[in-house]
Amino acid sequence: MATGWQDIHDEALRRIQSRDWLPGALIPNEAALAREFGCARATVNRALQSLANAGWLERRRRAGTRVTLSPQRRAQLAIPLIRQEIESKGQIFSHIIISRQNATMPSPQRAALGLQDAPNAQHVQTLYLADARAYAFEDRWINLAAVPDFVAAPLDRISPNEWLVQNAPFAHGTLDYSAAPAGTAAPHLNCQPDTPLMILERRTFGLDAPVTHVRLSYAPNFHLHLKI
Amino acid sequence: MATGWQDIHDEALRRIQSRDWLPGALIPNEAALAREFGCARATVNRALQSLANAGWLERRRRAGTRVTLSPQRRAQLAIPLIRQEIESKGQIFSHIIISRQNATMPSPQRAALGLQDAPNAQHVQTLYLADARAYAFEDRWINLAAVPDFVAAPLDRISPNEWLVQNAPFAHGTLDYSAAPAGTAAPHLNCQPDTPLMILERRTFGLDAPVTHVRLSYAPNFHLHLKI
DNA sequence: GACTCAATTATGTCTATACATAAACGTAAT
DNA sequence: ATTACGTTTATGTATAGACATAATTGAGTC
Repeated sequence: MATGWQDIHDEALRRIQSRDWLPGALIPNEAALAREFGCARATVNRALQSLANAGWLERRRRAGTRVTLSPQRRAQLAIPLIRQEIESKGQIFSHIIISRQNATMPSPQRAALGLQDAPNAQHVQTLYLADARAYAFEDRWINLAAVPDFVAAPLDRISPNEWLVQNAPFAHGTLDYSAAPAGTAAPHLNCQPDTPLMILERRTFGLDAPVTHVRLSYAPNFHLHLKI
Repeated sequence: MATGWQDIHDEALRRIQSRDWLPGALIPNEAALAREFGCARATVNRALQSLANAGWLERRRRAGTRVTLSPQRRAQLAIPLIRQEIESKGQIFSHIIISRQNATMPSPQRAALGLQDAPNAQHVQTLYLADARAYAFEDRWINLAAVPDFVAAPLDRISPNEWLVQNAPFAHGTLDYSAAPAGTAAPHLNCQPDTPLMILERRTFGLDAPVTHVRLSYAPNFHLHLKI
């Protein structure tokens, strides 16, 4: 009998998906499964933890393990590093800096980053290209108090996005996808101001301080694709 | 010394985020870390596996463990069970069936589900409401060959989405978010036909056969919010 | 019936040990 | 050089045993 934890994982998943184990129902405990599969309890534990982690099972001490009632499946969304997004499609990535200047950060961005005062900031507008065709337009504010070196970043050679990924350690952030008219991004993306575009707003925070606020307007027909 | 695997996980993550361990660099091997933390290798293994799983580390046999070069962070997106989406905001969920009829599935949906022939299908249009305000408009095709019982589903009491979640075991599917004009969904969502909306297209497959194709048009100002 | 508290139990985790396996390394043969 | 092959090494995984911890159960009490 093949009794790697993966095999137990797969068999348990099969029982869940085939409704052998019904949603909400208790499944046999670890000791029983270990007996059934002829392996140690730790091996069963590993398999079930993995399934719980993926959202198929809910486990509580003493109460046992049950199949998740509404299997609110989770999709993993890889955070778009635009270069990879483009190159993974076999296209050539490039970028153009539209504008770059120091300025005080405007209120909306300050609020989004939770900044009380108006720190020195740099405002960069970038156009990302896939095979020389407009892919996305980026409007970015960088908090220079968090990454002072950014003023010296050679943005002609490396995109703001990549420079920050490589040089600014970061802990967490938020993403916000929405739909909106192209507006001022229209001329850069070769569309009409009222063309619906997918918008990504991203806030990034370092270990201590807010780092950057980005509004990314994707070219028309962009799709955010996920598998579950 | 507190040496649960979580503690080791946290300390390792701290070293990554603080650039104590630089991107791309090798980190000490499990035996060395076990010595440092005064615990068994298995405990270190658990911590590092967890970090690798989350995308912070890359591990290869014999080659050791290194910090991911471009920490392509992953966000976990909970698949929208609309009821939960609405109720989690403290609003009251309800739905209205706009239309429901048997028909042969049209080509675009057939193609999306990879169906060769045109099986019997049911077409359901549903409006989802949050506190009696339009939240999303759903246009759904169900492959009756996969879930024949659907014809008897009491959709006045339970939404198509929920009925399928509860009654159709499913294995996998795809999600596609995009931006598009409201079009024919406009009157249901109280907006203009050219208002930009967030569109979710979902394909769901059972263990054997394709189950359903859904096009969901969210009301204006919908945001898909993720944390990383 | 309502409440308290101890016994029970399923999962959570750690340990020491062992062996499996992939991949890098070094050496020897071509 | 290049190739082939055995050695070394770091991770992957299994095991038995032990104790920790949360939570339900149930017995005893008011």
